[in-house]
This record gives sequence, structure tokens and C-alpha cells, in this order.
Amino acid sequence: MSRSVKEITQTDGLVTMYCCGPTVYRDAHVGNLRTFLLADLIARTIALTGLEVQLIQNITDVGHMADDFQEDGAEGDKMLAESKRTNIDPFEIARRYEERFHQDLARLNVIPADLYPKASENMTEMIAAIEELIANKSAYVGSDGSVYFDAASCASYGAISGNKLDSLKPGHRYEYVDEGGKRFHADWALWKVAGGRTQMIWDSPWGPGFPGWHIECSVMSINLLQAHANVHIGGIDLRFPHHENERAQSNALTKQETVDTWVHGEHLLFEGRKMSKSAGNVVLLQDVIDRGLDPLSLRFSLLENRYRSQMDLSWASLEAAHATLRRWRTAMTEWGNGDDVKFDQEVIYALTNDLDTPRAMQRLRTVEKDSTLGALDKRAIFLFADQVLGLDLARPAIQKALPAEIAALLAERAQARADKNWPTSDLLRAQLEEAGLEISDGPTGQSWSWK
RNA sequence: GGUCGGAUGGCCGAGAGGCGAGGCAAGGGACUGCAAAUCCCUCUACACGGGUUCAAAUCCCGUUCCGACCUCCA
Repeated sequence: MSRSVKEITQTDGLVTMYCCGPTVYRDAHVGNLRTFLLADLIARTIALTGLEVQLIQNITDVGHMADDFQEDGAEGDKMLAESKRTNIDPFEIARRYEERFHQDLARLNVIPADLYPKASENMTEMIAAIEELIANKSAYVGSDGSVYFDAASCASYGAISGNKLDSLKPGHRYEYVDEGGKRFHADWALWKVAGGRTQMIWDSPWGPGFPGWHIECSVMSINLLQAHANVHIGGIDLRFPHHENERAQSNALTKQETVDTWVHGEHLLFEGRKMSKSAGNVVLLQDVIDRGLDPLSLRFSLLENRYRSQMDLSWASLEAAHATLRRWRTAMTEWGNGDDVKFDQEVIYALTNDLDTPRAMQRLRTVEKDSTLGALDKRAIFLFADQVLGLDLARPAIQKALPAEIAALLAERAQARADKNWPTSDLLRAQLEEAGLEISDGPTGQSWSWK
């Protein structure tokens, strides 16, 4: 366990990966998507080096926040709060946002995981795991009837985050609220008794209740990946406590180091600030699309920063990405056609060197300008890189048929130009641009393309 | 208070002892009836103070400022 760059492990040519997925009570914003993209980039890079990848990403459709801590106003469980607000069944909310999550991933060209297990469908397995942890003496039933994990039972607790158990004194950041039921402040709930709750609760040996926040990932990753994952991915904020606790649970269950490499993606800021409802700067992929930008310009922008550095996204950078994407696609069609792929040492070096996507992007800009390379070679190198970058670089810039009324306007404008009727010509150009065309006048007359 | 990062041109961002990455914006030019798009050209930098070295944006010491995590979160 170290916090440095190391080689990804494999077993007989197979790399198993687990990525902490969304809690489906709202839309994923572009920051969430950055983390999901990270899993895709790692999976694609590993695949490009000739290894097989198995990727699992969970869907959290069981609220896990219930009064674990109190901040002013003490939100309860997020799923239930949203359910109460909208008066819709919590499971229906979950299904709705799950669908939108998959849609966002598809629009970002994220290759789907092999499985998207749901917390709600693994209840039996979670309960069995909790029973095993109690039998192991890693967990206990607290005085309030809930089940808690005994943090001190994990000798190496803190290996991921660097947090030492005895320095984890309560109350540095929040008012500490004594939950009463647990023996030690660093312990955490595996199963919470229902209390006054009536929705989203399940029967268990400890009475009706619901699972704690961390146990679902332990259980699903162990069960679906044969008790061992080569790579486990999540956002930086999950490093502590989620992954730390998950590791303690998983290792207690499998009696081994369950995960070889923990990868954490840094946060995305938007125009200098952390995205939050209160700051009013939450940006969804749909917002990017609504601005007339290709959703892959988000992917492009994210690729221009290293995954483990904090990144500031802005409309200016998305617009720049959109423009370059268009230029590259246009260049690709000019360079030729076909699917030939040319292995490029620099691209592969950048990607396998701790996923240096900015350098891979830089390489493409260099290739684009390199006059010693032939057009077909350029295209083939771009296609090679695109296997990981996933920017649909081979997609032709023009993809829609021209509607008849637009064609008529074009003809009208060609006539106006022939007549040197500039005011009419300019008016028509404005109309055509409004309709999404881009008009250019050159020595051979008027030409157009889709914006 | 603890732990870990960071400070590079108008802006975003790589680089980690010696050749000023790149992008955006800006200015100039080509093209155009005029534009847009595109192409060509131009411009500019390493937070501060010491030190090490033939040579420091890069290494060391100190200072200032910013951020992340420290039981909601991607």
C-alpha cells in the first residue's frame, strides 16, 4: 500500500476493475462524469495493451445517509428526501435517474461496464456478509441495535487515506453528534435499524432496517469479481472514509488484500468553484448539449487534464474543445477513409504513463501539423489514439441530410451573389447560419457545412 | 489542529537542472463582395527571499498565498 504510481496488476491476462457508481437520486453532473470517464479511460488503455478487462460499476439505489451525521438542517436519506419532495416512489426515482445515467455515459462514449449491480438487489448478500463480519469479530451489534464495524479490528486501517485511527478525533470539521450505539467514534454502521422509517427497509436478523453506506461496494465487488480486484476507482472524496472502510470490510471478509490498486480521480471545478447547488454552478451534460456543443467536447476537455489534478472547467474551454473536435473530424475526412490503425509509440507511452491523456492529445496536435507524415498515416494514428480517447474522430463532420427548404435558401443565395445583391445575400447567410449551417464563399463560389 | 497537494504569460495549462509544450484570447496577414471558418505570422512566463551549481521554472532552506481530505459528496 503506497500512494505512488505503480503498475496495474493482472491475472492471466485479465484485469478486474470496480468503479464506485452513482447514487441515483439526481442527475450526474459533469464532475461525477469525470470519475466515470476515468474508469473508461483506464479500461480502454488496458484493453489497448492487449489485456482483457472486466469492469463492474454499482448503482446505489438505497439511501445510505440517514442521520449518520448532522449538518444544519440535517438532510436525511437522499433517496427518501427526493421521494418526499416529488411525491414519487423512491424506487421509481432510482430507476428514472439510472436510465439517465446510462444515457449520459453513452453520450460521452463511455464503453458500458460488464455489469451494473444494484444495491437493492444484493440485500441477501449484504446481510450474509454482515453476519460473517460479526462471526469474525470484526463487527458487533451496538447498544442501539444497529450493527457496527469495529475499526480497530483492522490493523492497517488508514493505509489508503493516511488517516491514523487515533488522530481521527471527532469534531474537527463538524459538530460531533454522539450516536450512542457504537463503541468507538471511528466505527461505522453496517446495518441500521429502521427506527421511524417505513420505506426502503428490509428484514434482517437485527430487525427491519437498511444497510450502511460502505458495505454494498465490498459485497458486490467481492461476489462479482471472485474476491479480488486489480483496480478500484472512485472520486477523491471517496478515499476517506468510503474506501478506507470498504477496504477494512473487504479484507476482513476475504482474508486477503482485496484490491491491488486504488485509483482516485480529482475533483472538477466549474469556473473556479466547486460545483454545488448552493453556488448554483452545477452543470449537467444536457446543459452542454443545450449550448449547441457536442457532448464529446466535454470528454475532450476532460482529456486535456491529468485525472489526478484538480481541474477547472469553463464554457470557454468547452467551446475551444468543440472547435478543435470539429477541425480534427474535418481533417480526418480530408486525410482519407478506411479503418487502418497505426500503432504510435508516443501515444501508448503517454497513456500507459499514469494515464497522461494531455500528452496524448498533444501528440495528436503534433501529428496534425507534421509535414513529414502522409495523410493516411495521420488518419491511422488518430484512429489508434481514438481507441482510448473515444472522441469519434472518424465521424464525418457532415452527418445530416439537407432539408429541401434549406437547399432552396442556398440556391436563392447563390443567385443573389451572382446578381451581386449583397444585402439579400447577407440576410440569407444569417438565416442559413441560424439553421445550423456554416457558409463560406471562396473562389469556386459558395460552399457550406453543418456547424 | 493533522495529512497531502499547488502557485508558470491576458486566461487555461504541460514541463521537473542547460534547447521558451500546446491551447484559448489578442494583434497582423492570406482568402472573401464583406464576413465566418480555415491557414500563416507575432506577442508574452515560471509567487517572494536566500542557498547549491558552470547552469535553477525545475534541487535545498525559509516566507506568503491558494486548494483538497480529516465520518454528506465523483
